[in-house]
Amino acid sequence: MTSSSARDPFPAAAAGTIARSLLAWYDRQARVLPWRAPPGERPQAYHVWLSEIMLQQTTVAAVKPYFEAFLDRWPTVADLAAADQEAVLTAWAGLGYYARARNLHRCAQVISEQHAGVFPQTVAALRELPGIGPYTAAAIAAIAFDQPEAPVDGNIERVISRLFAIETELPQAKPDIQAYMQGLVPRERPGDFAQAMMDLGAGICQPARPRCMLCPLQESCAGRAKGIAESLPRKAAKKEKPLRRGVAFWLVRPMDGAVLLRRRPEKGLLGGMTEVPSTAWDSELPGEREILAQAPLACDWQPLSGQVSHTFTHFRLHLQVWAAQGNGEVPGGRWVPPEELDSQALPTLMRKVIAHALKQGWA
DNA sequence: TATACGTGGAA
DNA sequence: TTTCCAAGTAT
Repeated sequence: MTSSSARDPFPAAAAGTIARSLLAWYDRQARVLPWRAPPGERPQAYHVWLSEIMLQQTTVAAVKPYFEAFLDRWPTVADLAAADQEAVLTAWAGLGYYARARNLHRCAQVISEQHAGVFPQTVAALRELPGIGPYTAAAIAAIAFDQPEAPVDGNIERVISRLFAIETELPQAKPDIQAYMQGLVPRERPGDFAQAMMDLGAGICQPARPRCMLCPLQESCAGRAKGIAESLPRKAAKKEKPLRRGVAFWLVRPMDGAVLLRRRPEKGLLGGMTEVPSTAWDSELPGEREILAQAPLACDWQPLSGQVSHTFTHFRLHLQVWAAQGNGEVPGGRWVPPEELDSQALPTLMRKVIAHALKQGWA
């Protein structure tokens, strides 16, 4: 069980020491990120919100170019609200977790239509908005509005687990971690404190080989004192990913080289994104007769060599690609000229399929 | 509480 | 190659 029984009173003086040490370290770092204001200043809520949505389960390096592109194209939340969903999904393509993009767009519309274009400032009101959960609501309230809220992301889970030597497994430990974090939030600069905790987790208190010798909190860290810091936080082992298989249909129109694409259903995997038509993805590849029955048009289909491999969060996928030339009306299908492929809402998997077909001469 | 939901980089 | 996992949310 836990070494420190989980909600025991935490001395305010120790909390103050930790916050001061961390903020002093944060000020020395002067880490520059496109969505971050100088220490002590408040960034625009729109920038904070947009960055926090993009950063959910996504690395800073991956987010940067997307954040810049979104701000260039939609400088205000009103601009984003007025955009077509298709344009937002296209701009988001490649970032993953596409429900974020759909919720982002809906959230912009709610803010424009129901909040006069102004972000609400309380956690409770933020929490009502699509795509904003407990972490993001607290992060926006703290960072954009300097409220004494305690966002807890994966970084902060790790820092707090180690700082207080919490040995309870995640996610059971979440309430304790939240309580400890809240107990550390200073009255002054709560937004910088939250960002400093995340920076500490990302740069010093890393998952593997934490750089404790560089840590501004090393003297306060119970995990380090007990020699168990690197093993925290404890987590249950992950389940293995099953393999699914399917066939994608690469159909080229002879007259102009256009390719048949379609839109995926609004909800679920890759919801609302554009795709190359395919069979269902199942544990076993369908037989040839079944494959031909699921093809969008009756043509002279031929299987291409090799396959496209892709790994999603909860399964792996092997996709064969079958190609043909043909033309015709396909319900739900759209013929897209090759030069317009780049400007489609194509997720990474589908870009792999396209590259696989083009590589074998199917341009 | 458990599961669905992407992607790419690091070890 | 495989595993881990990164500023989580919705259901």
